Amino acid sequence: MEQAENTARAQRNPDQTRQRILEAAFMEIYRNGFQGMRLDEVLAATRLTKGALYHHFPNKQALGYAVVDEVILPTMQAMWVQPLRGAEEPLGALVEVIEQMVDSKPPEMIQYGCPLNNLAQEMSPLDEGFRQRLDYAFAIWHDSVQAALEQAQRLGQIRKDCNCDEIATFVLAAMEGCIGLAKAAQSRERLRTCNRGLIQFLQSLKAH
Amino acid sequence: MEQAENTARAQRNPDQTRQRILEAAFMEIYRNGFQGMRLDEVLAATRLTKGALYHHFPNKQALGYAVVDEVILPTMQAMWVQPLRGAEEPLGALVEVIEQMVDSKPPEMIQYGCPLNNLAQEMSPLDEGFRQRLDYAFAIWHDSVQAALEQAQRLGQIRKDCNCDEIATFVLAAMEGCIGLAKAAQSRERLRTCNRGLIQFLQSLKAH
DNA sequence: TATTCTACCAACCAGCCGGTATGCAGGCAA
DNA sequence: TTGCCTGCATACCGGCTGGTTGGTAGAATA
Repeated sequence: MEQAENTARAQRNPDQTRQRILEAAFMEIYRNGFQGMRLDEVLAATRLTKGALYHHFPNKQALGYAVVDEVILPTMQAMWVQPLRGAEEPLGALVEVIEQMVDSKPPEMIQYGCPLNNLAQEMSPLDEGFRQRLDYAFAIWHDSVQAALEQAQRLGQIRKDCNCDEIATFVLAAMEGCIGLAKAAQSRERLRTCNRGLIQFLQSLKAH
Repeated sequence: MEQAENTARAQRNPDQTRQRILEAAFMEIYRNGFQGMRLDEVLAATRLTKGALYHHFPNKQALGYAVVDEVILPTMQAMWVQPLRGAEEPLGALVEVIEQMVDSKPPEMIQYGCPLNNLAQEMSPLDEGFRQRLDYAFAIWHDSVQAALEQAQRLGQIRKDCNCDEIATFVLAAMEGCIGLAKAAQSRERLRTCNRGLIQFLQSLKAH
C-alpha cells in the first residue's frame, strides 16, 4: 500500500536530495540568473518543500555558491579542461573542442549561453563571494588552455614568440564572446560564423 | 518664497522628467540588471514618485525597452560607431577604439561591463522584445566594423581574401568577451592583456 | 525497546515590489 | 473667470519571495 503511493518520496537519501536541489537550482539559475531564480520554482521542480531546502542550505546565497562549486565548476572541467589533458595534438584538440561546442549535447548552449559566464556577468560586480569562485573557475580553464598552447609550442606547431598566457586569456574571452553573441542572436549559425573567426586566429599562430 | 523652496522641482518640464527617469533607470539596469532593477530605486534617484513614472511609461517592461532605444543604442553609436565613420586609417581607427576602452571615461566599464551586452545576455532568452532591440544594436555595430574592414581592404591594409563580414562578427564577440572577462576579474589589467590578443589578431590580417 | 537524531513537511510571516486609484496644482484655451 | 487637460504626488493593494518555526516519521543507537 505504501509502496504504491509514492515510491520516489519515502526513501531517506539526504545526499541524493541535496543533489536534486543543486541540479534544479542550477537549471533555474541557468535560465533566469541567480537573482531571477525563485526558490519556489526549485522546490516545485524537485517536489520538495522549504524545510528540505533550508535543511541542506542556510540561505539562497549559500545555495548559489554550492551550485558554482559542485555543478558549474565540475561541468566546465569535464567539457573544456578534460579534452585538452595530454592531447598529442594540443592545437588540434583545442580547435576540435571549439568546433564541438556548436553541436554540443545540451542544445541550450545557444539559447542560454555559458552557465559560468552568465553567472560571472551577473554577479561579479554584486557579490564578491560569487566573483571569487567564478574567477577561480576561469583560472582553471585558462591554465589548461595555456598548457595546451605551450605544449603546441614545444611541438613546433605554433610560433616560439607567442605569449601563451596572454593568448590563452584572449582565447577564453573570444570563446565566451562567441557564445554570448550567438545567445543574443538566438542563432546557432551565428555561433558557427563566430567560431570560424576564432579558429582563423588560432591558425594564424602556426609556425611555417 | 516659492522659488526659494525647491528650484529644481516645481518647474513643469515633462521631457526633462522623462529623460531623468530614463537615465536613472539605465544606471539601475547597468548595475543590477533589468530583473534586478527596482522601480523604487529609480524613483529615489530621481526624487520622483510612482505617479510620474507611470505617467511616462505604462510598465516596467516598456521602461526597459525605452532605455535600450533611447539610451543604450545612442551611447553605443557615439562610442563605437562614430569613431569609425570615414576614418582615413580604418584599421588604425579600429585599434585605437579598442585601446581607448581600457581607459575609457566611465570607469564603470571594468566594474559593470558593457551595458548592451549585459542586457543582451540577461534578457535575450527571456524576452523577445528585448532580444530584437539589442540584436538590432549589435547589427548596427557589426556593420560599422565590417565597413571599416572593407575600407581597409580597399586601401590594401589587410589581405584581400579576408571575409570582412565574418571577421567583423568575431571582432564584436572578442571585444565583448574581453570586457566580460575583465568584469569577471574586476581587473583593468585583465582587459589590457585581453585586448592585446585582439589587436594581435587584427595585425595578423595585414597584407605584407 | 526506549531514546535520540536526522531529514523533511506544513503552515505561516514580514517585507518588498510592481501596479493602481485618486486627487490636485498649474498652464492654456475660451 | 471658467473649465479642461497635462503632469505629477499620495496613498494604497495584492501577490510574491526569502526565510522561520514547530512538528514528525523513520533510521540509528543503546
